[in-house]
Amino acid sequence: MHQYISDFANYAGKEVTVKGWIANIRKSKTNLFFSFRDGTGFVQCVASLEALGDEMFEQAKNLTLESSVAFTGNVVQDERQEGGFEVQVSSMKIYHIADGFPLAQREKDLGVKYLEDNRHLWLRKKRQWAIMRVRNQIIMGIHEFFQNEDFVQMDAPLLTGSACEGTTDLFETEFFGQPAFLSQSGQLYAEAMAMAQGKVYTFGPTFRAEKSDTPRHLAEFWMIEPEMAFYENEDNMDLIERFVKHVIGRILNRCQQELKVLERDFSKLQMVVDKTFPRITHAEAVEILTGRQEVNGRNAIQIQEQDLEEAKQRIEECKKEISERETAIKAGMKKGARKFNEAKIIALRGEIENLEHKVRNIPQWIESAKNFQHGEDFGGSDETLLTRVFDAPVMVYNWPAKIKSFYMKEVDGNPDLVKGVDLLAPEGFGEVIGGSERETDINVLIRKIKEHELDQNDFEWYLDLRRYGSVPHSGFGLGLERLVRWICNLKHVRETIPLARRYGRITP
RNA sequence: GCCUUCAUAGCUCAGUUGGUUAGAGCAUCUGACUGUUAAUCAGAGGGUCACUGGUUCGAGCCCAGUUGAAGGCGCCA
Repeated sequence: MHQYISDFANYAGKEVTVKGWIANIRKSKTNLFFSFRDGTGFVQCVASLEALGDEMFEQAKNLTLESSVAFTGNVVQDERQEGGFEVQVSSMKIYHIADGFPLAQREKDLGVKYLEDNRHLWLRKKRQWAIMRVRNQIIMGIHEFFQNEDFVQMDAPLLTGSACEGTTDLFETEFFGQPAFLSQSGQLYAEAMAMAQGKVYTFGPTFRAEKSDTPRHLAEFWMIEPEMAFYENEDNMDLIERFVKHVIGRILNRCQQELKVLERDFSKLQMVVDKTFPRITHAEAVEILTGRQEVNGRNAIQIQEQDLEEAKQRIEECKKEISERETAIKAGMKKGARKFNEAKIIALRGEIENLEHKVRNIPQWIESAKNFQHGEDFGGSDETLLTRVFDAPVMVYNWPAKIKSFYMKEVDGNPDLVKGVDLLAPEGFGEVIGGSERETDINVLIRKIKEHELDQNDFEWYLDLRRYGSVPHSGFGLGLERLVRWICNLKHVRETIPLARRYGRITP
């Protein structure tokens, strides 16, 4: 039997055997310092000539990056080490010597295309390890919340015979000679189940065939869809707020180490747990977005104008620093210092490139926000601008009916609006939850199905839910990967799922 | 689908108004040194400058097309 790094607190001063892979190596004449990983964590293993003897030390010298090995040795407390321990190796067993691991460099120094091509190996890197562990805890937190609240987990079908919501592009397949589609949502089925169980939630894969190549879109992703009988939209919003706070609270409690690896700002997440989520109508959101209404003295348009100015200034600073360093290099300096300065210059050029993207994009965003009309749907940049004036996630409700799905309940006395609610995450992460109270009136529903040019025959079973004991009910859908991206503060959803399937990417 | 930017060593990138034999860091290999933690030092190998065509005495650099990538928009969760 062997031991795991995560249990080392119980083994201080004792001998253990750990089995895993070499994550990094530093060599000296009489010592080999291995950064070692076993899946549960990372620890430094020190192989000394003194402890191993000539023969085994020679063998240990052959260990390369990502070679697999079992080390036996004492667990020693050492404050200098991450995690507080190191293993002083007394013997070892080599499983396999790896040759030329393709991701030998720091993750930061590798290109995103190259990393994605090597996703099967990229997963071994520390940052990716941390993300997958946070994802796991998010999943557990989601189940924990709903199970504690007496929800029943249900599995909705993945194959459907018709394009349910009628709005999105679906992957088409074949079902015993008939056309079939991969599910884009389990919601309608969840509604049926909610009429049987009261409170239910789905947790399953979802497929969208839109050709959306953006940092927040996947073709195959995991969605959580709770559905509650006798819930109005206000109850729905209360639930969303408690739910998100619960999951993030759990991550703050359980994933300190992982968030540290990811250099995540804890205070931003703590704020989500502590603050009340603002709730604004879509009409108010438009006023804020266009800069006509301010929130706590903050103006959405002005914030962007400031960002633009700051970016421009920073570009000038970077350029100045580059020319200063170049001049200094030309004047002559020691080799070490020259290398250092050259590395700095390359980093500054990278920063300038990112800032120049920003400088090009912000004016377009401002233009789009200023000209925003009531009744429209928000674009990605609009969501970013909107959330910048708040420091907690914001819930936008009462949406224009024409941009939302047919099943959403109309606002009393105003059929142009529906009781939808979107949760927009702060820091520019945008929509992570979309939900609504569902229409209960069969006649309204039939009218809406026609208005959306859907085939009523496909929805007869759904209409039955309104024929037999129709009740007010609500629910929402959460995109798991969008939540992981937000909590981990990632640039792109490709890092939030082990093997991403998105537009232009189906391997590895 | 649209816009912007880009494509140079295994990887990340420099390469000046077009001018001899295209450079650096990391990675790999050799050696030195050191309880190291982005280790350091000395050396070596590694390139059809994305592809096709054009301009020119001369193209990594200019022009056209093709392919691919990054960021943004749209569509959407």
